[in-house]
Amino acid sequence: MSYQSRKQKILKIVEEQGEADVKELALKVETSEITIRRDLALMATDGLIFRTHGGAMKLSLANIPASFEQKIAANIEQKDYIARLAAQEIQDGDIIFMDCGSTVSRLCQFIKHKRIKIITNSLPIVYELSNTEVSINLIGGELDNKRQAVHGQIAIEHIKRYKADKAFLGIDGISIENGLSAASEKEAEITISMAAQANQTFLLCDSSKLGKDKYLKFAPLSIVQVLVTNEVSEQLKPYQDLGIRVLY
Amino acid sequence: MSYQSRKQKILKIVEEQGEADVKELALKVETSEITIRRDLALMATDGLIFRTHGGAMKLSLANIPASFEQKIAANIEQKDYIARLAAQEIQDGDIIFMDCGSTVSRLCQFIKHKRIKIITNSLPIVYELSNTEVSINLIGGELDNKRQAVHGQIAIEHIKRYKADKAFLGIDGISIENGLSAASEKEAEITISMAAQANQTFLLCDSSKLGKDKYLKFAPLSIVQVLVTNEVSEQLKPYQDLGIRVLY
DNA sequence: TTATTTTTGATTAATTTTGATTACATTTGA
DNA sequence: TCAAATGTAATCAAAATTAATCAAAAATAA
Repeated sequence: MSYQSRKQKILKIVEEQGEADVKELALKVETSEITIRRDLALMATDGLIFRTHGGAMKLSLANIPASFEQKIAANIEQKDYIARLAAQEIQDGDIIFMDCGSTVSRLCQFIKHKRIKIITNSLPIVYELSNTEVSINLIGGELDNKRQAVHGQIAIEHIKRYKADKAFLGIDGISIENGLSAASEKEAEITISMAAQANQTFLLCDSSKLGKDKYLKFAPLSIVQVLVTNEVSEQLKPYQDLGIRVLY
Repeated sequence: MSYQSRKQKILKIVEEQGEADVKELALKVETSEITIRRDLALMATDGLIFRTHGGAMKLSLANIPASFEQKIAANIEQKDYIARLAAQEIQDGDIIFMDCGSTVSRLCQFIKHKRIKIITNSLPIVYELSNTEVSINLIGGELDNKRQAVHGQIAIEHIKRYKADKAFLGIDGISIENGLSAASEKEAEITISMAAQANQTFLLCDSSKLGKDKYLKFAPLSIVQVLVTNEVSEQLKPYQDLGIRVLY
């Protein structure tokens, strides 16, 4: 039997049952386990199924909570390192903006006991900080389920009504040549608005994003005063030469 | 069984019950407690659940202060009865306001699958309805920790920008003589604004509040079109005589 | 046909997952 | 507050799964 026809059978079984393990598939498709494994590996790289340890799952099932799963898990130590550095810059009495970046949300754990006011569009941050010392101003507007954050015109107008001491913002890409870039227009708008309304803008940016450009180039480096990152590197020199304070 | 499928099961149990302990999960998922612990740890860092000592909680419930929880828990059957009646008045395509009343929040369970837009100042409602069919517009402003809701001038202005088909509002007291009354000025403002911007105002009001006056008398009965309650009573007659539709 | 490539399956080594045990931490209740 | 009870983290060994390697079988091409 060819790979193509096995693929059909496997796909059918996985779609119907939601999940299946290698043994079971080997039996039903009448081939060896090793062949099933090879098939599953191919199908997974083609994005047809989600490969689990011991079998496979229907994509939709495996990713159900992806919408509200925060992409926090990746590089957690780096993010915490950056967040800790940034937290040291926050003093009691500060009014700060925080956007919905995953690194930014790691800040919460370090600022729970500070007497500050936070203006944010991120629901996870609100969860994390409600019933703490921190006072929260929630940015209103349309809720984006995938990002668990508020975006859009109304949100922008909300931000423009406030002036803050500091803004702590995430970014998808940053480079000397092209400045700041983002994967989504919505997030870019929020970033620009918050930066414009803050006296000091902190960019929280792990080393994987340095020198990278993303889909939308949306702002010059000049809107940033402080770059917080996790790597001592020659790469940082040009940012310092531009007058940006770099923390690492 | 793979982590992914256990994750699904655990998530389902925790979402349904609000919380679950390790023993219980181990039994239901048919694995050892230590495996459940490991799963819970992963799920917690992914932001899927809130890890407690001994088990896990639904994220949304984790941070809600006890006072609010108690309010929700009180007279739950009556509130659900009223909420079910009110839900029948909501059609696909509706744009509705919901305030932060405890009876109003019971509406969520009945409207998850409706294709509607909800404008609300209540965080528990947002938690409950995020990742459902419902589209959410969050009212911005200062977060009141005790009520888990947004209030104040900015919130009022946010409300005034929208026009909705229906408003579903809670109330602390209502009487023929004095109209609507509330225990707090902040909530009264929100009630008035939402009622003013909606074509039809539904008051969700269990029988314990009928004929009672509270601290602040803030609006006449004329802002209400429909009164939803749980008791057939002679008390309701005068409201009907005033042209208010009464559901029970 | 014969040579060559591709696919498959068996074997073994490496990895991942799991559960048991112990020591440590937290909560509970006197 | 302290001590018992309960829950957790850490460590390790066993079990299950997978990756890697290679040879046999099947398909393809010359």
